[in-house]
Amino acid sequence: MNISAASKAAGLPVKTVRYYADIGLVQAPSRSEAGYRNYDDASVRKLVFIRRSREFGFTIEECRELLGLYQDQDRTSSEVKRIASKRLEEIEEKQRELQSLHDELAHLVTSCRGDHRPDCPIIDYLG
Amino acid sequence: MNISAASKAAGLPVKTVRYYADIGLVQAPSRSEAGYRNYDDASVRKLVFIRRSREFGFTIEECRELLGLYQDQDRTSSEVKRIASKRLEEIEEKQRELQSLHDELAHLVTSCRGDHRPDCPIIDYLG
DNA sequence: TCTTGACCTTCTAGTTACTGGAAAGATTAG
DNA sequence: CTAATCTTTCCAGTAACTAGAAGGTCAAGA
Repeated sequence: MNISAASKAAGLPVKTVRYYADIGLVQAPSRSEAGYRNYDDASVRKLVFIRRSREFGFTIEECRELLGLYQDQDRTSSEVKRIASKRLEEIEEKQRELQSLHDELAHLVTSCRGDHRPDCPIIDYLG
Repeated sequence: MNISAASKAAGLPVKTVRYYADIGLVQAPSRSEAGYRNYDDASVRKLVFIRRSREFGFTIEECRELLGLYQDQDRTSSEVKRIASKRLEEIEEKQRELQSLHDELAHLVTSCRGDHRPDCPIIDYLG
């Protein structure tokens, strides 16, 4: 499988697939005589794992940990749960943040006439 | 007012205050004989305006626009409202995203025992 | 007067996770 | 045979700062 086939199978851009090997997140693939990268199904599975982890917002370093656990027969689910719980808390923190931003901004936007005149509660609030 | 006084008054780190002048977001301040930056109240007010705008998540470029409108007697509130509404929609989009991430991840975390055994629905889901 | 500590300056480089583009070689379809 | 579509490497850019180094300045206390 060359890199574009692997990229399609994994659902990641070619550049990203290369990048993940560059930073050692996945093992560097073998090469053809001409230097083309050869990917196999196992590598693609790891790339998919990383893509899904990234979609949850795990950092690259967390993906590295998770991938390690994925491949570790002796892992404990508590290690996985710890990482996932941490991410969940971050998400909840971000949600609270966004909620208060939303409420404030929505209020300002609603109270702004949005006409040709300069008076504006949004500007008043910021200034 | 030297930079640290301005920084305190504006609620921004010294480095950030310098940075905002470097990128031309605010006018470069005048200098003392020794080359120290001198800030006045008007500059501090602009820095506060930028800090508040940034806290709402407006990009630097949007802050530049908003600051322009702030200082423009001939602005129309519709211009301000357009920028703010755009940001509000982004926030709402992000909220929807986070909500679905949250629900999925919370479900997985709940269903993971978190014990010494390797079985883990989180890993199963990602792999 | 000297020194010490807290300022200030500029400059470079690092952060996160890619992404774009250039230059050049390989492969494939027609 | 050629044109299009791969592939490679390498360099640079993104956003918005932030860290740190090397060195100049200033005010207060001994």
